[in-house]
Amino acid sequence: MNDDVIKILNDLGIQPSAQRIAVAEYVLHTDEHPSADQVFAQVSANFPMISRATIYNTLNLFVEKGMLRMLHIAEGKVVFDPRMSPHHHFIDDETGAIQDIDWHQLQVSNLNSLKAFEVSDYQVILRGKSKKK
Amino acid sequence: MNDDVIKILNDLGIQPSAQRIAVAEYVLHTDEHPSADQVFAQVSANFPMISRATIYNTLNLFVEKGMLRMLHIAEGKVVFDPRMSPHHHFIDDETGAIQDIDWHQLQVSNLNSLKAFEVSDYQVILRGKSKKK
DNA sequence: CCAAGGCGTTAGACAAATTCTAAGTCTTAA
DNA sequence: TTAAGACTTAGAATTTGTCTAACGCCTTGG
Repeated sequence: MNDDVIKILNDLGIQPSAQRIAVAEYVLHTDEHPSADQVFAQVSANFPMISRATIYNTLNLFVEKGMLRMLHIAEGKVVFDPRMSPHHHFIDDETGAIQDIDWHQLQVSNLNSLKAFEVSDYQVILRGKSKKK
Repeated sequence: MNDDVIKILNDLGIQPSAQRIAVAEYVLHTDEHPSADQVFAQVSANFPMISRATIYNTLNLFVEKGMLRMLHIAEGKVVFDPRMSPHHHFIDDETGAIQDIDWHQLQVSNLNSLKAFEVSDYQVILRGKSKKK
C-alpha cells in the first residue's frame, strides 16, 4: 500500500519524500473531507515531528499536481477531496460532515440557458441532516 | 427609504439603532454579495465611527433573524446575500464575483433518490467566466 | 573525498478574518 | 432622574493560512 502511494506520487511528478508519503497515505485513504488542520492532527500521530508548514506546502502541491481538489464549501476552512471526478456534496448541518453524492445520482438541466456565462464546472450543494439508520 | 429599512428591522424584531440602519441600508440595496469587510468599508463612508465588531455583530444578528443569508462559497471569507428566496450562484473564477441565478432557470432532478438524507436546502454552484458583452 | 546547488523541511513570524472581552454610552421605563 | 438593560466600542485573542530564513540532506562534478 505504501508502494501504491509512492507510485501515485511518481506518476504525478511529485518527489516522494517521507512527509509527502505520510500525507498522501492519509488523504487518499479517508472518505472524510479533511481540513489542513485535520490532516496535521492525523499525520502527526504517526509522524510527530512534521510541521504545519509542510502540511500546507504538501496539500497545496497535491492540488497543483491534480491529486486533490480544494473545496470552499464548509464553514471557516478549506477542505480537501481526493475524489477528482465530478460529484455533488451533501453537508450535514448539525455536524458539518461532508458526504459525496454520485454525479449520476442527480441531474441538472437547462444549463445551456445561461447565455452570459461560460460554465467550466458545477455541482449541487445540499444541506440538511443525515438520517440515522 | 430610511423608513422602509426601519420597518423591515421592526418586523424582524430587531431594535433599529443608527448603526443597524446604516448596515441594513447598504446590504439590502446592493446586488453584490459583500463580505464583512466590504460592508465595513461601505458603511464607514457614511458612518465613520462604526467599529468592526459592530459590523460583525450586526451581520450575525441579521442572519439569525432571517434578514440575510450567509454563504460559504467564496475563497477565504464569508459573504452575505440579502436575497432570502432560493436561488443558485455563479462564481467568476477570474474576479471572484458572485452572481445570482434564478431558481427556475435550472432544474435539479432525482432529489428523492437520496434516501439517506433529509435535504432542507440545496443550490447549484457554477464556476467559470462571465462572457463579456 | 569534498564542495556546491538544489530540494525539502522546519520553526516561528506574519497576515487576514472573525470572535471575545471588558468597559463605555444610550435608551427607556418607572 | 436614574437604574437596568441594550448596544457599541477598541483592542486582545483566536483561527486559518502564508511567508521567510535557516538548516539538513542528497547528488554530482571535480
